[in-house]
Amino acid sequence: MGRGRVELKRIENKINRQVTFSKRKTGLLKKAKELSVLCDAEVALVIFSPRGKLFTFPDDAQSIIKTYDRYRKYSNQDGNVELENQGWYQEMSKLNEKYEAVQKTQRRLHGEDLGPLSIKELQILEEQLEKALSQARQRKTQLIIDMWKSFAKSN
Amino acid sequence: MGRGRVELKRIENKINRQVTFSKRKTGLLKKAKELSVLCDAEVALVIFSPRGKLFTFPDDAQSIIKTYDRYRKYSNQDGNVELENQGWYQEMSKLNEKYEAVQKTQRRLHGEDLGPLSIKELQILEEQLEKALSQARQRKTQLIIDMWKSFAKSN
DNA sequence: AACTATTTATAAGA
DNA sequence: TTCTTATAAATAGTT
Repeated sequence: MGRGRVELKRIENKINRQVTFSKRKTGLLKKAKELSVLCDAEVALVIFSPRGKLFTFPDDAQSIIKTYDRYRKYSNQDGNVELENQGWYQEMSKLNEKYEAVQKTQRRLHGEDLGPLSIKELQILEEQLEKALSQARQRKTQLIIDMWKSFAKSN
Repeated sequence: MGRGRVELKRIENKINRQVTFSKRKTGLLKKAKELSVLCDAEVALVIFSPRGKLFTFPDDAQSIIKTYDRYRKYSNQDGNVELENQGWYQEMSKLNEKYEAVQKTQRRLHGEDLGPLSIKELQILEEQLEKALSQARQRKTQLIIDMWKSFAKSN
């Protein structure tokens, strides 16, 4: 709705992104309100801007908390006590698996637990580390150059 | 948007109300997604239909919980802190936080997202990477030596 | 579930 | 930021 179609991906231009955020945020909050009033639905909408500012519908925290509470309990309310927590439990164990996998990778990026790795795997790790190192150094150099530039400018 | 204005109050006709709910729910979810993608915002939308059916954006519980957590932290300078400290919910959000923290560190060990780091932090990262690299190389060398030894022995 | 006349939202411009 | 306006998108009423 505007003078041109818009594709569904992050708007690169920062100013445009902010302006669009502001407009669409207003629209979204309005529509959330309309849905809840017109259709007698329970709606909770929480928006954090990229800068971390908070907007909600409804405005009062009590309502938001109430709706999220209902959300949290939703999967636990079709009778069977055994099955109740399953949705949460499954998600939790998936998350746990992911967490452990990431930790494992991380230990290797710290040079720990290398025992089980083959030569080829070590080779790959080495390349990753070299790449990361080079990127960290580049970034550091860039920061130092920037510092010098702003130093030179202010003198 | 339609063949007639609509005033902001509960639609009395039950069928109309249901149809409108269904249409507008879809629209609202779509717009929530658009806002989050286009503007890089964090959005959580929870809708209960009048009959108690649940719809959310995003549809994974983890994201909803994360945003709700952030909401609580953001607005909890005041009173109602002890509303829901039980069970899966609490554990899951703790785990979620740990997971994200680890992921963040990991990205840096891969040389990504270095933008926010100071020179000093980059220095520390560099040292970590150098140490890990040296360990990976040592281990690889060791493996190669071992290979040679067993080769020599069997000949 | 489709259609379409309208209203509404909003992208771009001022 | 706020307003204006051309146009895209959503949707109310209808089939």
